[in-house]
Amino acid sequence: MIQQSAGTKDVATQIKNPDLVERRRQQIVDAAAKLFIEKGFHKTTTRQIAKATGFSIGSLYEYVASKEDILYLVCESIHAEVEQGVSQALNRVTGGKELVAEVIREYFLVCHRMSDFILLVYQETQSLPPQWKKRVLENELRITGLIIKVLANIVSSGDFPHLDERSVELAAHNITVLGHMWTFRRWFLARHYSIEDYIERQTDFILGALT
Amino acid sequence: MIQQSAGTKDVATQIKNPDLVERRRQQIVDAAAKLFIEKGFHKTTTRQIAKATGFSIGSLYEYVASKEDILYLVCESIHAEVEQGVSQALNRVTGGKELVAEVIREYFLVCHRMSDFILLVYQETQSLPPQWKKRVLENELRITGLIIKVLANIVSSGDFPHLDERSVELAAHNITVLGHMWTFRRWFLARHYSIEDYIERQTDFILGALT
DNA sequence: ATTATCTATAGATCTATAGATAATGC
DNA sequence: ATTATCTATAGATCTATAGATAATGC
Repeated sequence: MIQQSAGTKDVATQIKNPDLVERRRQQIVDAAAKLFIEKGFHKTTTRQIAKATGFSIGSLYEYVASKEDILYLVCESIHAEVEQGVSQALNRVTGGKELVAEVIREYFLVCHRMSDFILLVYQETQSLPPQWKKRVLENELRITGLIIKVLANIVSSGDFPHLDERSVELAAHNITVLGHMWTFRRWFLARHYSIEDYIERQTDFILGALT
Repeated sequence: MIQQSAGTKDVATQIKNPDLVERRRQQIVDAAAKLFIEKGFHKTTTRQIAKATGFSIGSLYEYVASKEDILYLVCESIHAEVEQGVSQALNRVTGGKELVAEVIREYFLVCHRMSDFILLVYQETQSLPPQWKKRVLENELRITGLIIKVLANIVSSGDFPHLDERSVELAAHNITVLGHMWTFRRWFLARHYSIEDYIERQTDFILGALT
């Protein structure tokens, strides 16, 4: 269900067959993501990950060099799926006056669908070694970049002519974060708003800000 | 520098003298917060906390029953200080047409000053036992509540008459989170914006949304 | 004979406590 | 004699690897 991505090539393995590495890591990532969401990274043991994957602990360590590697693979795959979801959603956007509203809607629906996974990235990025952490933050930036691009297109086609480059950038960050807000304040928001309410009200808020 | 708060009475101790408990916990919290910010909760050991406090490991456990208790005390004290900062800031707000802008400004400056601490709460709340986690989320809600109250006052005094209760509530959550955004996207934002830029641009954004 | 997988465990922690010692107040 | 603090360590993990076994392909 979750995708592999380019940066995963840099994670060390003892196994020669690249296809096998990809398949096995997929299994590891799926099992580990579930456990990390349930119990957190530090309270999940490598043995539990091995068991949930259907592996011995020894085999697990043929495919990664450390527990942190597994967390990195999980974060990469989550971002790959979010990015893919956002890309597809942005392609689906039809145009016209309500273009920004459609962008917000599609992106927020991705956040809603990936809620637990996005929250996991927020909580555990800090547990990564610096080199992996940097990669994960770059992914985060690339996703916001997609929204920047779409907003910039809309601006250059004549809507919101008063918005300079910096305002577009910050608006995209705000949209990104208000989508994430649905994941990390869900313990409150979901008691008072359906995702549809939330999208509607936040769309009003953001469109108001841009006009 | 960081304050104790009401809920800390529920953390178990072997020590009879309540003043001593408060003083010692203050020391523990200050030392632990620093370590947690540097290395994270799980990578900090109770021995390191004891040492940084100037305690033996045995004495540390006279004042708390578990490592999680220490994290809870740290979160409580951070929220107490944020709440105090926000309250004071909101009292300082003078009124007039630019009232909302002043509220945003004062709150964002608190976020800026407490940046590392607020980020810590975001990252480690999940590591708390359910009972403590619930408390911390209640604190979070109480702080947003302060902003709700101030916005509601402004609305009832005639500005922004079109805003219903729900919109005020969500706007307050958005302001809260956009303040936090400065802490958890700081790795990007601080490279491109000063805190003053950030406040100015986000104020425009939010005021636009409310008008 | 090369590659993948498993079993068994070394080695390194880390939390929390029991029991001993020092300090304080009547 | 009561309260606070310290030393020493029990007991419980947990990550990662070495060496043995099974599976695969020439």
